[in-house]
Amino acid sequence: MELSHKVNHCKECVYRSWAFKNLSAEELKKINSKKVEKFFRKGEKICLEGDEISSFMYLQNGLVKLYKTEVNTKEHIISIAKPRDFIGLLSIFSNKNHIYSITALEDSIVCFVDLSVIRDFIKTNGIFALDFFEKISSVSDSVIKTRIDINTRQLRGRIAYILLFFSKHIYDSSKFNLPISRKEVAELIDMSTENVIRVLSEFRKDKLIQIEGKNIEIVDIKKLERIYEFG
Amino acid sequence: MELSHKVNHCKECVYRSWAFKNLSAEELKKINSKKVEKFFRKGEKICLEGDEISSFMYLQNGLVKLYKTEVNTKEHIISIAKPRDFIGLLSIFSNKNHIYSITALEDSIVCFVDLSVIRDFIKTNGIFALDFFEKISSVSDSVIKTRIDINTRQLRGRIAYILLFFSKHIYDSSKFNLPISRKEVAELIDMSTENVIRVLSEFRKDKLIQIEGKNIEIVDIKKLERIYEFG
DNA sequence: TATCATTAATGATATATATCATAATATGTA
DNA sequence: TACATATTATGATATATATCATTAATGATA
Repeated sequence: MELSHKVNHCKECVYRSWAFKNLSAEELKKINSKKVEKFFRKGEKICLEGDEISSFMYLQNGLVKLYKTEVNTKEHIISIAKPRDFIGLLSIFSNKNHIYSITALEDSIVCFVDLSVIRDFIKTNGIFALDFFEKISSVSDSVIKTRIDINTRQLRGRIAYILLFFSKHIYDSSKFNLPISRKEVAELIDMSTENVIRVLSEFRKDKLIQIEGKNIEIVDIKKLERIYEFG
Repeated sequence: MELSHKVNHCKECVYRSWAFKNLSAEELKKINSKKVEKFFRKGEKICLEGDEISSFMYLQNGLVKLYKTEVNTKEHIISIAKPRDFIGLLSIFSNKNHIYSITALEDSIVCFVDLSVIRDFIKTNGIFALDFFEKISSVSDSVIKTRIDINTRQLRGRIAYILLFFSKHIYDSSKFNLPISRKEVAELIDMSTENVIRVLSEFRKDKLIQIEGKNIEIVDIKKLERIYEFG
């Protein structure tokens, strides 16, 4: 599967109607000329904290993590983005440089659209501007909501949240392959790796989930939701 | 000081150049006709979770808190907004109803601009759209950054953060009147009220700060910054 | 002013979570 | 394949934080 840097036409992209629905044929043509579609293997870095922001990044396929490296080289994951998400968050409007790093958790395809083109469209196409703001806003809003969801809960509630998150929001299935390690789960919910593993084992013993390595199946979703709600 | 519902002209507002600099005289006139400037006493509610979003809210003067009420009536503070902040965050583009409540921490003046006017300007004035988005983005971005700052630290680091936050970002002085109760500090940093009080006492004993009720003076900012950095 | 309610303060204790240690398992790689 | 490395797993212990209890101080109000 050699997709690196292959450029597809937005006009034919299945997601066009979602991300760029209010653009004319002319404008789509312009995007195509200022766009790169890059393929990233699982584990590959898409951008680094400090890099200059030059493109608007849109996840077409796959799964990525946004994270920050702390002073002690520890990593803190801010969010997991799924297809159709704008993965640069709002920094692209308020910063010159990326304040987060992004890495592919699964093989992913990212569209890089020259930021100047987006700015141009915002200036010249009001309908697009409004639509675009709505979409990008909801992504940022959900990051804030998620952080609150996680931080107002304790360990068991946080693990329940993560399981429900991947099951409902990412894979839409009670059975899924956890795309991140236990250590990364810990980095996402501000807990120690050992405790993440411990609680997962607890949930297994309590027959809420089945675990086989990274393969997880939610068996008792009602109980899991109760733990998420009330701890 | 009876300022309730008094409408001033944006044209003459000291903050115009910051918030609405790229609007024509014509457009400013339009804003004035679709705007209410409301005065809120300390403690008064500005909007409630669930309320329909009909205006874009801009804090002209004072200090407010954005918070969410949890299932158990416990409140969780998301952020403290200061003059010039857009206090509705991005929800205004991605939600029909407020997902947070807002209350005045000090006597405050809030400008309510009809959301339809803002939408109109975004559609028709591209320069305004871009400028507006930069500003609103940076407010949302800083909320995300703050949540991470707080949650990756433990108790002492979080209290240090709060003290530095009010000193540097809100009052620009080493001496200030803490505008929120210890309980509210706890709600802001996800800690128990008792521990907030305890750590403040510790800091006092260690001669990092002086406390007299709500009056706080940072005496040893270097040490406080070290605690913020390394715990 | 007296009364009540809220906030602040501190100690004792319980609980949650992190850290340390060790082992088993899985994964990448020469 | 075999080795090195990272991940998963579990127990024991240390530490951080919450909860409970009590008192003092402050603020609001009739």
